[in-house]
Amino acid sequence: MSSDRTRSAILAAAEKLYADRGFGDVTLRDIVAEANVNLAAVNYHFGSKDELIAELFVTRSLATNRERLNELKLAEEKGGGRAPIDAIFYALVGPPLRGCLGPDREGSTAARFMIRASIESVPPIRRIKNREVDHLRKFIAAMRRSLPGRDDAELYWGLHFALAMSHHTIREKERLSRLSEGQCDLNDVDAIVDRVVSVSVMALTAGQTPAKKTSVRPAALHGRLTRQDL
Amino acid sequence: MSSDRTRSAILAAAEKLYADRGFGDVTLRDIVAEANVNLAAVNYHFGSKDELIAELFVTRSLATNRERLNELKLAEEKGGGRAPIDAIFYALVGPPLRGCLGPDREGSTAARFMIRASIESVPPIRRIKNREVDHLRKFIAAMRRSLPGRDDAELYWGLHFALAMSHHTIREKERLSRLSEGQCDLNDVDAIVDRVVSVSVMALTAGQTPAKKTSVRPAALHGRLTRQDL
DNA sequence: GATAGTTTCATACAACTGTTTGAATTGCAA
DNA sequence: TTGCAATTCAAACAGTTGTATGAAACTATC
Repeated sequence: MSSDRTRSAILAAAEKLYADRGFGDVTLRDIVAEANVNLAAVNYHFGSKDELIAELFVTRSLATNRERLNELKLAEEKGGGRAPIDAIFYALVGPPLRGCLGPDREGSTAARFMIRASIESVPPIRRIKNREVDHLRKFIAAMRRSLPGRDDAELYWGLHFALAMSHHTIREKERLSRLSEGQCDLNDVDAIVDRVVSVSVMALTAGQTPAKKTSVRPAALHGRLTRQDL
Repeated sequence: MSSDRTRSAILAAAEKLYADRGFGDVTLRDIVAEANVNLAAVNYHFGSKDELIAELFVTRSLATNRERLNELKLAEEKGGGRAPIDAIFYALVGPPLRGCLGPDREGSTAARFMIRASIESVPPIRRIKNREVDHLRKFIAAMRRSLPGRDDAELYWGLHFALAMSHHTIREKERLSRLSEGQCDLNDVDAIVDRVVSVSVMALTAGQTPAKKTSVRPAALHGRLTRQDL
């Protein structure tokens, strides 16, 4: 109890350095130097480097998931057990997007750390992400309630694409900003969330009845290339 | 000239090991053991480990980009200089998706290597990816020709989301398969490409006239949460 | 204020890393 | 065959890494 100070100094220093320089080239010695503690303190307090990283990620990750479930719960209560589908997507992509994007977040260590974690995907973090499935199932369940009768596979694809767009926007915000030469405003987080949600909602209708594929792939496409054309 | 054999043995061994175990825990010694060559051969033929990885990635990456541009060119010729928007997206996402997904590709070292490269994003690979911007600009230009008058930012967002969905599907195919308990068929590559393309096309209309935001965020959402609610 | 338990510290450890070296070998041209 | 360059090889290098150790310093309890 006495020396929570060392523990949290390590956590803060590690998060800052990982956020700034990535997991690849930050050593325990860098961390303890930044934290002004002894090298052995990391193993004493956390057991190993990987466990330190895991604790760092779990903390932030749990916070995001809590926000998500809170929003989801409120939306379902408001809808009498059935949240509108866009509210479900807002709950899913809003917290991570707001957590990682936006001008005020630019200086946030936590935000930059989570972006790093999203980009680099080091083993201890990957292990944690793999347990995220249970969390996502709650959203699938909510989607099922919201759109009863909808094919389950469609719901999974919808969730998948929603995560694709939010994660990819977080991961590649720099590149998109550079590619678009500033024409995509990555500081207007609300607009981004709106955009991701509305596309996600539309995506849910994309694969409707696979047999109807031709309706979403218009005649203009009849000449779609196959491999042997190349 | 005489010993291209050593060079290509190294390339093949490296690609296989990286594909199997990731960049994180494959050392030069692992590679030369697999290739049955001397340790110094890597530095002799490639200069450094990073240059070896770069050559590996550049080769596969160039092939994909060539396929993309071929398809794009053919589509534009067929349309008399203006390819239909969905054909542009097919050219963009088809090659990487076909290259990395599908049952036949399961055993393909190249496919698994590219998936790894997409997941782990090691420095030499990141450096190459950053130069991909020029390549993407060609697709933006094609989109501009296809949809004249459309706001440029919309085109960038459309391209961004298309890449988001294709990359994320490649990266997380395992997770999606597990989450959906097999209900999402990740072996039917054509269906996946169709799905990504159709959502991408729809996405292009999502942010139309930002002022119209309320039309894609219906009344049911007026109670959307803000941070202080949590 | 002695004691037991916790925390800090300097230091060493052991292993692994990519890279370099210089000699040996090979292959080819004259 | 001789000579020269390209290639291979074993070995060592120089540096870094996460972790372990055992003594020292501290803290709180009795």
